[in-house]
Amino acid sequence: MATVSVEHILERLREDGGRVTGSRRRIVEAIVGSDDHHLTAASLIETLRQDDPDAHESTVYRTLDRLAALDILEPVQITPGAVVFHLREQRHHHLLCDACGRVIETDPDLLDQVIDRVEAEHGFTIRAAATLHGRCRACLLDAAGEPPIARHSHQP
Amino acid sequence: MATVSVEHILERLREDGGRVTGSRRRIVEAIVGSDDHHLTAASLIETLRQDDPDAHESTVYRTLDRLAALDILEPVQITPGAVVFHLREQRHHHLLCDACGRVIETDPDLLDQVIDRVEAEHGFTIRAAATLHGRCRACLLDAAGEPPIARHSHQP
DNA sequence: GTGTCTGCAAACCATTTGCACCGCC
DNA sequence: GGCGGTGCAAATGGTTTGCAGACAC
Repeated sequence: MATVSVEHILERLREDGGRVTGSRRRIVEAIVGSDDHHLTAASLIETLRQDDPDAHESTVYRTLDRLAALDILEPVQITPGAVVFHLREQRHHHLLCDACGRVIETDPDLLDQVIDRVEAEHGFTIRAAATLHGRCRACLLDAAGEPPIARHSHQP
Repeated sequence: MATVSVEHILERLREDGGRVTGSRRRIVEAIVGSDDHHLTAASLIETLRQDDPDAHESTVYRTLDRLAALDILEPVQITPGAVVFHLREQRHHHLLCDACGRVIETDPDLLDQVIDRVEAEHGFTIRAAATLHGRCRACLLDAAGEPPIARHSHQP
């Protein structure tokens, strides 16, 4: 899974004039080591605090910003109130069910034709994962009986 | 432009057991009458206050939620810190430049093939407009000289 | 009349910032 | 040793909520 190593990322940081501190190493390790592709700042902070109760939110946010600026991470606003970060290498798109909040990952190539078309028609380069909103099968079936669609109900 | 009329929307509200109040009428009128397809709660409140200085934020949020629940409006999280609402009838997709914040509207049919594929492969029904993140031409050209990509710089 | 809305103010929550100290390079 | 990073606490900003009074139906 880890096509990028912790050391590789830290090296990129250093090349950019950044320092490799203990906190940053721990943060990068937590990101690379996580089996969850959808890391939020909050979940990352929680993970870090298991090892190091002093892990600090502002440090995490600043490091995430830095890694995003280096194009190592990609911040994606999936749901309101929680920016999610990916490693850029783990590219895929998201199907977000607006009824239940479930996120389904898709093939990275899902949008290839769209990417080409948008480049040709608008000179726009799609670089980040997309989030496509809609309804998952389960919620569509549910909705058959209950007209008003529940919001933020059964999480996966 | 207005494929939905104010009265039609208010009627839907009433059918749903809602009351048609002065505030709600003013809010719906502002939405339908706006030539901007990308209404934020904040911009809407500002517009409303030109006529009615007492227009209240919580009322606007509650009404927007109500209209979204009725599938009249579609909330889209475009940039962090600003949910944008569309009338569902004005369907199109968004190309959002993460460097300058510009939003480009695309053909509604841009994702038709993707929609079919996702339906077939994942049983997922895309219902809402998509926002595709990347870089507009101008920012790509800019970036040629300046490696670190500016964040939230020149708004359109 | 009664169940919904509104206005208000206070709460919320993710994120950001200013500042003094600390530590990597 | 100097610049960049950290910890902390306080501010920010969009959005939500509890409650009492107002109003549509």
